[in-house]
Amino acid sequence: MRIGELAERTGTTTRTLRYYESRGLLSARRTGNGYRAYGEDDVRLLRQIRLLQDFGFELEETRPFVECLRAGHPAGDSCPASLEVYRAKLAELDECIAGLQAVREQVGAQLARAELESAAGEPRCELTPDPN
Amino acid sequence: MRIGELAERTGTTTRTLRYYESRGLLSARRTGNGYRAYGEDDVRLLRQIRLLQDFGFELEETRPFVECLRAGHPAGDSCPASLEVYRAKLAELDECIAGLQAVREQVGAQLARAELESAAGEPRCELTPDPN
DNA sequence: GTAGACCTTGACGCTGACGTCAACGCCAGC
DNA sequence: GCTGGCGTTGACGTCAGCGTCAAGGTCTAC
Repeated sequence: MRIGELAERTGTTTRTLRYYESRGLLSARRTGNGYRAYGEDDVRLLRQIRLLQDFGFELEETRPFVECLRAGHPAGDSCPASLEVYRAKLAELDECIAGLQAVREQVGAQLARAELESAAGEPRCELTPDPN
Repeated sequence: MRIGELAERTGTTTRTLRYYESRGLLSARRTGNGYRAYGEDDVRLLRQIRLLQDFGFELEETRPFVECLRAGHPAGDSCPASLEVYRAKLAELDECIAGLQAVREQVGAQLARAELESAAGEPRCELTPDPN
């Protein structure tokens, strides 16, 4: 199949496919007129890439999965290198989540404090009953 | 004080300060020779910006805090607009954390499955005792 | 034979928050 | 007067993952 069909079947764009090729993640035979030609393997390969991309993996991180598939393994994560990427990503996610939760607490504390100060400060600027 | 001293006192760089000025977050008087001149107010203003930046706020999101301080309020979050930014950021953080946790679970599941398949598949490629 | 849908390469644009460099002016100390 | 350290503006570079054009070639259907 040609690049347009592959793009459509994998829910991406021709630009993206050419970009992947420029990054060495995808390769294509060429027909007589210079058009790129793809097969079903490429569909599987792209579905693997897109799945990982949806998880937030960087393109470079998908490379072991791609190479694993190209080596003829049944799944992109049949190789130890892919499992390592999984584990590294889990650690990264945990770190990221923990960082965000810490920030969330700090921002929440700032908001609570500011709301308190606002509630205490505003009445002085308005016509509120004098405690006397 | 001049730009170098302000940068040093706020733990940033002159480039950053000029960038903030280009974004309208910072303003400076000019001395006779064209040098920027800053006061203590600018130090406070920058500390406010840097605090929010450390929390992961975008520069634009610090603008209400900056304007609040410039309006003469004691704190950058003394104004309702700033509190709104806090609340929006909390919602954004919650959404982001939830998304990351969902991804974490999916990646974890992929890893578990791949490890199982790997444990089941590998022995077939090696010299394992035949069940017969 | 020509319109239109596909394909090719190459190159610039985008986002954010600056880093880095160029080419120059100002000012203090020796 | 000259070296060194500050300051100035302007412009391009960085990171990722493409989007979007430009200028053309190819193939199909009418």
